[in-house]
Amino acid sequence: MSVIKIILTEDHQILRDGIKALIASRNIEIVGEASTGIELWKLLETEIPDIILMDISLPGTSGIELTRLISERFPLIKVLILSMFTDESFINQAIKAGAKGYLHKNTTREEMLIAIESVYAGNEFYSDNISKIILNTSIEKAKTHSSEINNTHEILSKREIEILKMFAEGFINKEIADRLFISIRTVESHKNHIMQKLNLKTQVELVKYAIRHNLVII
Amino acid sequence: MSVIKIILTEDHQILRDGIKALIASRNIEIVGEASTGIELWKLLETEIPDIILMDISLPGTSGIELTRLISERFPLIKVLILSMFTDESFINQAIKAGAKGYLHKNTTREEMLIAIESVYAGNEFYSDNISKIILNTSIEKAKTHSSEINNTHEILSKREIEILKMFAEGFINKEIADRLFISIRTVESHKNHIMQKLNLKTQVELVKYAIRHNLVII
DNA sequence: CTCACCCTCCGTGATTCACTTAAAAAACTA
DNA sequence: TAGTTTTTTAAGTGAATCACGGAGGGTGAG
Repeated sequence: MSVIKIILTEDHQILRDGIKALIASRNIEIVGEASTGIELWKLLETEIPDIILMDISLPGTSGIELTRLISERFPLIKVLILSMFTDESFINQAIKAGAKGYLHKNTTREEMLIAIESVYAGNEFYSDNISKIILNTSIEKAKTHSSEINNTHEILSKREIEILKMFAEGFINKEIADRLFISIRTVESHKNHIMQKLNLKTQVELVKYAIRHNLVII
Repeated sequence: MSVIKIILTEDHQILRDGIKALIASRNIEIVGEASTGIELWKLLETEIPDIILMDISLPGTSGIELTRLISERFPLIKVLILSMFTDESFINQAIKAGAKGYLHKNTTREEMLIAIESVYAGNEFYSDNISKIILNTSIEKAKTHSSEINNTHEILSKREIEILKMFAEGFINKEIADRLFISIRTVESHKNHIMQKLNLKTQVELVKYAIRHNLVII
């Protein structure tokens, strides 16, 4: 039985320490820790782990984006997502990005160890409650239809992100229009397009989306 | 040297497990765990700890509100806040509510142990970065001028909180009106009153306010 | 060149905002 | 108990925004 090498990617020190203390055992070794995507990327220059335990909400590049990058450049590394959220969209995005498992932060030590081992063995792992959420959409569909990707920076144009940011910062349409030297109607159009693309129905969801994707600070 | 008895209040199992693993030692004993205020309250019927390690963002009653309740009914119990946020308002609210210390979740094992011991010894503990934030407002001011409180539940009425919650969850006025069996105009009135009371100018700020005060989950 | 996408703008009817007034019910206070 | 304040309910009005549609020019890929 060989040792499973893991890198933790999580921006909260205390959670990192906690997880380390939890999963450290004879057959698991934490070979590195990162609090941002950049740190992780540097680590990967010198150390190739079996598994990356990845927080989904990182400052800067999101955990999902990182997962996508890792799947491309290090296809042998298994990414296990650790998330506060159980939104279907997050889970689907994670799967599409190439994650091999998805754990809610409400998980237990036991479940986490099982997840690590089954992912290491080449399987996928989704905890019970996550599986239920996935059932609606079907994993296969999410996997194959990865053409219709759902990542902000890939589906929204620069202008759209710019306007979404300003909106979520609290500017009203008129202010956005004035600052960008465009018509209010254009601002409205952009917002409409954004909501169509992201399949959002209210401005409230729009604000939350921007917050979740670190476009603005709460 | 007697054993310090601690109750953990944190809704994420994994963080609870992690913290347990981190601080467990000869002179610290975790005598209970709670994931919500209600659980904590039940625990306190049978077990009085020296310190409560309290997550600020709990589902239901917030950690700050809980701190206030504990300070009133169990003035000997020391509350040590554990938070994701470093907003001045959060810290001030926590201090006003009677917290004896405030740790960011980015803290280390060592700092947490120091915090626990100094709080246990009757001192207050604020980590370096937190102290800097407090300096602007001055701790004393925050303590004494608790007349001009800035707590949601004290300045907003029940109905207003109810409507703010629904709004921030994404319901549009019509839906709120239907669900509460009142007129749309009434919903508008409530929202206006809320914004006047809180001195907010846009719905975006309203949503953010609700998120900050744990009225809704992001 | 064609096609897809981006950025820009407008029409229109429904909805919401922002500000004001108001009245009944409930809660608090003297 | 009587009087005051707060809460909850509602509406009027003009401005702004939403939601849905259409449309023209620009740019880049194939």
